[in-house]
Amino acid sequence: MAKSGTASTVVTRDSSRSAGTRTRLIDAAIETLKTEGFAGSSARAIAECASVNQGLIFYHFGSVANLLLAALDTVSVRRMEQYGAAVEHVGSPTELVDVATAIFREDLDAGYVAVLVEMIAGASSTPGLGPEVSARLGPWFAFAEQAVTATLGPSLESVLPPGDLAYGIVALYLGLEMLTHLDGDSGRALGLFAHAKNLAALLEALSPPAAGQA
Amino acid sequence: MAKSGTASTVVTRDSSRSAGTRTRLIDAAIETLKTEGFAGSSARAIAECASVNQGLIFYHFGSVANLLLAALDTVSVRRMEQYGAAVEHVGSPTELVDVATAIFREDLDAGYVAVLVEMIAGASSTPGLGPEVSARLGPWFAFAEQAVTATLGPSLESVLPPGDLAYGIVALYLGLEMLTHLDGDSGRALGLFAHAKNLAALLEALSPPAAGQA
DNA sequence: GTCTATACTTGGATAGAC
DNA sequence: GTCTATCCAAGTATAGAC
Repeated sequence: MAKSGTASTVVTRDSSRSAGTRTRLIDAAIETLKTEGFAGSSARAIAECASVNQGLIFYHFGSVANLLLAALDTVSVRRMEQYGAAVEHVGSPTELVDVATAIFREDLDAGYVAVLVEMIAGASSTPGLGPEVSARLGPWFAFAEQAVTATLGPSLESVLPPGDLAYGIVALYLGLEMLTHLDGDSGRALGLFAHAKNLAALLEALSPPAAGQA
Repeated sequence: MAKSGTASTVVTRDSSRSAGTRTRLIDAAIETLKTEGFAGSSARAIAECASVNQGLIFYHFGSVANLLLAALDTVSVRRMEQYGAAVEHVGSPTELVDVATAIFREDLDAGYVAVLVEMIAGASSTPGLGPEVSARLGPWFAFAEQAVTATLGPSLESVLPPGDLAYGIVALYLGLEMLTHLDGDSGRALGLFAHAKNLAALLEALSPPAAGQA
């Protein structure tokens, strides 16, 4: 079923000619957004990174902006899968901070949030891009809110609604990525996560395991 | 002393011909960064916004990047003056949050933080720009740290060093600006400030005016 | 359906007229 | 000190070969 003929080597790459061209371009777009930023992610730069002809971008995606959005989609999907799996086994605030820290490191290494940041910042320059990017941000908010709600419970809902807190967390996450990326020093941000864990521990110690929780 | 001849109207604009061309360009660069983003801030776009010839950018600043940095300098100086004045009369955490809220609104309207964000995000695309932008970020950290130290005192220094907290605050500020700017809704961010004030009030109520304070 | 070659536009930067 | 004209590189996009 896979491929007729001399198929014997890796099938994961691309089927015969170029079924993988789209994928290659998307991966290249992610890479370019990370390393060159939005302004540096031209059709030529992305195509060179993907080692394909520049014109293929317009054949496959119609415009550079569309390719960039496809790249953002891919990143979002990948991350949400990962996030969801990581948060499933979280019960306490300290555990949540631990997971958040691990995820932040991954995001930093892989440059996933960098892609998000560049797309948000770059949206100003391309008419119509803003709403598209905005729409793709939804899952990030939803995820953050879900994680917060699941961990903190309805205890502090009155003083800080989960939705608002989630908004702030996403904002902080984006900001930390920007600053970290700017001068290549992840120490400051990671230090902040460490302190957050201490505060979470404090919170746990103060608040009784009270309500309906087992 | 001001101007020889028929000087009678506004002198603030420019002296005679164009002593203000530099200034006009800088203001236009700020405007363009705000509305078109880094990627949209080309020499031609800026020059058109300033209503001057495009070549003048290279005469006065040598390159577009240099003009953009000059714009960032101007914004930083303007804001630090304002910030410093605003924080002088602040004693309590709730007051600090009030001042921060007011400043955030101003920054949003004027687009000052947008300039910062665009320059940080755009730095990836231009070799050598990163360190320059990074250097210009120093005052913002210093200011945030000073504000935090002055208000919160050495009480929670052990659990959250002011430097780290300041780093996080700047990051949050940048992130909130990005999100707000993206979908033009400042409500979410301002709501967060409102909650921050409640938390600050809570903090004041809990912690005794204790130590050496009058 | 996939890719290459090419047309056309915009951007950065400079030389020289005023 | 300012402006015009211009060069060249880089960008987007398409027409047409395979």
